[in-house]
Amino acid sequence: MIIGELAKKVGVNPQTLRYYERKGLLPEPWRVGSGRYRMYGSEHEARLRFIFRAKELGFSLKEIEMLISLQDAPVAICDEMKAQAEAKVADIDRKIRDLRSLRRVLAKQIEGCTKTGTSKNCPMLAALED
Amino acid sequence: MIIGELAKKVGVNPQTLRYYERKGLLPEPWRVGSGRYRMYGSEHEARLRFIFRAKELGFSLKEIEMLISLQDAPVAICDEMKAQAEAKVADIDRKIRDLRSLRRVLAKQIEGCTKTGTSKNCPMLAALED
DNA sequence: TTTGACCTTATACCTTGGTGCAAGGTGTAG
DNA sequence: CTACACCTTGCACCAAGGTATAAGGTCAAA
Repeated sequence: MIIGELAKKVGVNPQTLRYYERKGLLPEPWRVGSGRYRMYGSEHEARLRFIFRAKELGFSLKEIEMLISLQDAPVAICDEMKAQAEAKVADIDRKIRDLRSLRRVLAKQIEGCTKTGTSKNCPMLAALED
Repeated sequence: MIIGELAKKVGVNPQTLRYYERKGLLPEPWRVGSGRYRMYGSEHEARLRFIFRAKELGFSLKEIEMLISLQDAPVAICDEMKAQAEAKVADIDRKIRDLRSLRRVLAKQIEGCTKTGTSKNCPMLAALED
């Protein structure tokens, strides 16, 4: 796949792919046509989709790079990496918890829970409390 | 609470509070001391914490404003609002699903799943596929 | 009553994550 | 061989979400 094709396929600006490459998030693709045109494979597409989903989950590009690098860790994942992975899991667990309580409040709202209290006992704001 | 106190309590720059106020995310607080100093209450603190948690979940300030406004919807939540709330719930469900599969992969990595395949069958990248 | 810590507004600047444009190269169709 | 669509790099610009700085006001303690 040439850059425009891949970009179109995943619904994104070709510039963004070059940008991710500069940032080190997307590996340099082969070049074709006098070595000028970038040529992408399905592994690039997969990584690209991963990046977008992860972005929607609130991870920054830097964090996403780390998530990807954790993946590439060899057999015996080194202590440092393991600690990072564990931190990410804890992070993710909290996000899941928070999303669940947010979901609960919204769902209740939808099914007509009318007793919208004062801001003091407002369920939405209470939803994500520590 | 005066601005610096609240800012310190939630661990943030006072400027950020003023910024949120300008953006309409934080309601204008009472003024005190010749009507110049902002005076915050616990409802401001709660809203502020909500904003930060929601930000970590990947919602933009605009979306957060909407989440808050859904909260304030009166008794019979109007159709438009209801639709928005439902969309948010769907959105949240997808995020939860994605986070769970990401979590699964990381946890497996931590417990030493060594068979890191080629990028073609890379579990991390496959984790967030459609 | 002065000093120091903190407040006010206004305005400028910064970082992240892109997006657009210019000037030129490539490759296929007519 | 000319058009046209698309590629290349480099650089400028943009929006979101803050952060810093300047010039001045407030208040409590010494």
